[in-house]
Amino acid sequence: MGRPPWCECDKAGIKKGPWTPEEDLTLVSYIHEHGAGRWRLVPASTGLLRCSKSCRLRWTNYLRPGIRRGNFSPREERVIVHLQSLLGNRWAAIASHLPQRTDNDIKNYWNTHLKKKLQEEKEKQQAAIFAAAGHVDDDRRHRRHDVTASSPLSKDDGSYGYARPAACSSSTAADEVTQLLIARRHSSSSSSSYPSSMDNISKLLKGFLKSSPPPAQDDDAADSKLKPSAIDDDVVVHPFVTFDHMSGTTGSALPPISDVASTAPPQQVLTTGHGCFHDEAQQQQQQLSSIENWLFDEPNKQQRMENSDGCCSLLPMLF
DNA sequence: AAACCAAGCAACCGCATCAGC
DNA sequence: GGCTGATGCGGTTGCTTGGTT
Repeated sequence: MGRPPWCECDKAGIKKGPWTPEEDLTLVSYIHEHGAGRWRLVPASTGLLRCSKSCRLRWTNYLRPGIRRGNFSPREERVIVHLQSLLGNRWAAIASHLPQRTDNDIKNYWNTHLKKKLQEEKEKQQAAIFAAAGHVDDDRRHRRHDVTASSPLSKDDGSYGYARPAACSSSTAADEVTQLLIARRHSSSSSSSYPSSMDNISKLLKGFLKSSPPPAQDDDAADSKLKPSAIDDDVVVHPFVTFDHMSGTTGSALPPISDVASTAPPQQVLTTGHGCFHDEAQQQQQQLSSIENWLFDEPNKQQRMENSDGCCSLLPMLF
């Protein structure tokens, strides 16, 4: 509506492409001082030759405190698969349930890893099913001559059951993919490399974040085993979390699980002041963990899934 | 050692939605 | 209620990197 395409990004002199550590530092410094938001003002105020959208994206997807990158844990994989089956490609909504992950990261991970993984498993399953079906057909052809007098209804005595495509089974897609992923839980997770600039930025940033409390620990022991040490120390659990309040840009159409799980008020503190909100972040993490525990309480979950309509039973929890 | 290829991911782009006037 | 600017979101692109020939 009268708005120029891609905002101001087409203007001459606007830089595109990868961000440099210096640009990152400039952006983070600005946000540390003024808070996130008012992205229009960022390029003008900082002298960055980037458009506002680029600044916002860089912040939300890369520089924002508390972001964890790469090495998705099996548990996170399952959350993503579950939520994807429930919500579709609403990456921001999915990301809102994985506070340490960005929508972009989740989207990339889904497109490059999970989709492929699930596809392979599906194909394997179908191959097995077809093999079994072929065997059964042969068997039945042979038997037809012997049991010609039997009722046609005898076909429905369950002998076709296992030849039915997986998609027609009573279990939901979410159940299927969850089972597949559980089965592959200990399979090697892909290793992700990180741009060298991230390390640089991490080190640069440490300078003006001295008074931060100790980093939050991931409650999933398995996760920590997977993390590369460099990421652990410098990025994943970096004390940036102390200015989490500045982010306020997790951008979700859905309430976080924690909001559903408790009666705690929404975290409106996110965009106010410069105080330390580590406690709120911890609280949110705990609330989230309780839901995750429910979600990944394997035996109980399996039971519930079997007794209910599969993944759809999650809906009341999520909405 | 060089060329080629494929995978992964950061960033771009354009549309949708929200919020203020 | 309509307009406009700001921001959010999801699909896509293209660069980088690692593996293979």
